[in-house]
Formats: sequence, C-alpha cells, structure tokens
Amino acid sequence: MIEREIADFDLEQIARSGQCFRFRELGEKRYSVVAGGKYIEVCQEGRLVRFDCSEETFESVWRGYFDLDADYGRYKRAVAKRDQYLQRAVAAGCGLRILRQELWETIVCFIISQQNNIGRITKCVENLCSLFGEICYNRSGQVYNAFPTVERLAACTLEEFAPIRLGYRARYILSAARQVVSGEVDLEAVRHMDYAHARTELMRLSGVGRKVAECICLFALHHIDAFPIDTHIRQVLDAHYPKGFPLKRYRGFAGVMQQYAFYYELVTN
DNA sequence: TACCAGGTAGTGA
DNA sequence: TCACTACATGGT
Repeated sequence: MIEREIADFDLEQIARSGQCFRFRELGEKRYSVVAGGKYIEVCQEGRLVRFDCSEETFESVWRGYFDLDADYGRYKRAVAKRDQYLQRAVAAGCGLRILRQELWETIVCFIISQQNNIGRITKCVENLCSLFGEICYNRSGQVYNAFPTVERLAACTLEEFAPIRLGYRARYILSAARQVVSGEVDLEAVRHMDYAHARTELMRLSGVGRKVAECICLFALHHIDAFPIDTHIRQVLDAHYPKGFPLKRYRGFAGVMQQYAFYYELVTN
C-alpha cells in the first residue's frame, strides 16, 4: 500500500469527470481503475491518497497515469480574476487531473462517446471489455478484464459486436481497428507527433473527427493544449465567451481549463 | 412521443 | 467551405 499526501487531487472528481470510463466506485471515496491492462484500488481521506500497489508499480505506472508530477495549482492561479465563470468551474473541480490513458483504449472510448451519454458509454465499454478483453486477476485474485487489444477487435465481425449495443459506432471501431492493424495508421508514430500532427493523423481513423481527435490528444497523448468542443462546451462558449474562449491566455494548457468547464457543466446540470 | 447524449461521414450546392 | 442529414441506442 502506497500513501501520499497530494495537493489538488480529488479521486471522486477524477472518477466522475468523464475522461475515463473504467473507474468503479467500491465505497465512499474508494475506486478501482483498470488502465493499460493494470488494476488498482485507490482511496482518499482528505489529502491522503492510498494506492493499493507496490512502490515499483506506483512509480512506473500510476504516478504518471494520475499526472502526479504536474503542478495544477499553477494552472488554477492562471485563471483571470475577472473570469467569474472559470473561477467557479475551477472551484468546483479543484481536484481534477488530466489522466494519461492508453492510446488505443482512448480512441475506442471516445468513438463510443459520440452522440452518447456517460452512463451508456460506460456500459458499452464494460460490455466490450467483458466480451473481448483478456481475463486478468488482481492482487486479491478477483477477475477483471483488460481492454481488448486492437488485434482482437480487428479480428471481430460486426455480428460479434451486436451484444455490445454500440449502434452505428460498431462500424467505426471495426474499421479503425483494421486501419491500425494494417499499418494504414501508425499509432506508434502518433505517440511521437506534436499536437497538430497527431490530431491530423488521428482524424484519418474511421469515426474520429475533430472533437474525438482532440479528446484523444488531451486524454491519451497528454497534449494539454488540446481543447475539445462538444455540445456542453459549445453552450459554455455561447453563454460565457461570445467573443471566443481566451485560448491565448491559457496557451499550452487550455485543455485543463476545458476539463474544469466540462466537469462544472456535468455537476451543475 | 419527442428530445437528447463528450459527433462523424457523406452529399450537394 | 458550408449546410444538411442519416446514423443506433437508451433514458427522461
């Protein structure tokens, strides 16, 4: 068990922020997470966060995943004092972090996210993992499913996807998986591209448009200047930033501000 | 019943 | 480039 005092960290906010669909609530401020094939249980009391894993695994996997080396206080201090909307949003989501998720998982999850709600996205991802993910065991010997590999999904048929209830998104996922396996889109190369090139390359994937590509850049590649505009953020921009969001002010980390706004809309609507 | 949910792709002008 | 529309599914 690893214990750390962490500032600007709220497990519940992170779990509910809609950037990852593999958090499960186990109890009050206690969650399990499956990411990159690894399972962990995390709980929080005040600033004290407990990670149920070895020191080595914490350092090699979870410190990076939860972005613990970043100073979110710096991002929050950058918010303009007169920007009352963003001040409220930051106050509401003061413990948010931009996770560093596995690329293929994030691509599939955000293809599923289109025209969908978080509850149903979570169910679809759960179904997908149950059906096609490798069976693994956690430290207690309990079974969990890893996220299906790109090879496994590329080998599926549309009929096999039917029980997952993906709707029209099934075709996108199947095509995208085959584009990656065939080498048409090189995800290893995408990992090393800058934000603009990564976004362009990701948009070559079936079912990945501008918004989904921005989400993948933000939540998997940690290009935190990515700024996905979905229906909620569109409404925020229309209501509070009619002249456009001040991207220049937040150059280099506008995506963090996007996440505060997105979470704020989530918990207040 | 109608509308909505972290949109995308195809079509025609 | 822009406007418009079909695309699955489930919840409210």
